[in-house]
Amino acid sequence: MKFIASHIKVSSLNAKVLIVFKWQKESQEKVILDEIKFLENERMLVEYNNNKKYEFFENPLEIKQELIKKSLNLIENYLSGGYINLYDEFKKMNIEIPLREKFPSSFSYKVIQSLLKIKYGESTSYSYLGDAIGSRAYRAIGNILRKNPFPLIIPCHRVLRKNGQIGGFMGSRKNLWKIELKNHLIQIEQSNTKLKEKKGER
DNA sequence: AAGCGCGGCGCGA
DNA sequence: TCGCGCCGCGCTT
Repeated sequence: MKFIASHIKVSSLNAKVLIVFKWQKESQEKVILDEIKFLENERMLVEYNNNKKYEFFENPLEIKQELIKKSLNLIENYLSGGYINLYDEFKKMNIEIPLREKFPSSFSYKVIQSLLKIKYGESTSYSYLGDAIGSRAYRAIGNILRKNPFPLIIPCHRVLRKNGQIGGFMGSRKNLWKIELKNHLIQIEQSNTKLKEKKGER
């Protein structure tokens, strides 16, 4: 198994994004997304990568390099305000998002399946997701989402608390920059959605 | 057994 | 109207 990682800077947020792909050595086409990870700064990125021992673009085949570039661009565009449905785009590019592997229990799988139905610009709540799968284990749902290895792609940021509070993001309720990031994503999507509606009215 | 990105309730500022 | 503590909830570690 080979890992390829790259990172982009989110200028408006002063954060780093680490994106990790992998593939079978002999496999020609199939590229698997392994994780997307937001780091607060350069130091955190280096530290994280040292632990994981990812290889940065070591001899990528041509086609995969293209794929990687393209997906980095997509994420960059999305983060800087593009109206982009990342899940669909990744699917189109034939990048596998290994949901079963990352969410092995039937509960966790159901949770993210119903979360994936929440579209760009929409929001939901932990309790709504629970209702959708017939569970009142609202805390358990947060428990699943906090370990989401694919933020942005699996849209955790669209899940708010039922009372309107923003709730947690990327594993934390208290970490300010994570909460700000969640807020930022919500703002981007909302303003884009409004823009789209305006255009549609004409 | 402990710990949760929650929700609902009740309380006291 | 908050913020907090408490309990119930059910899943993960």
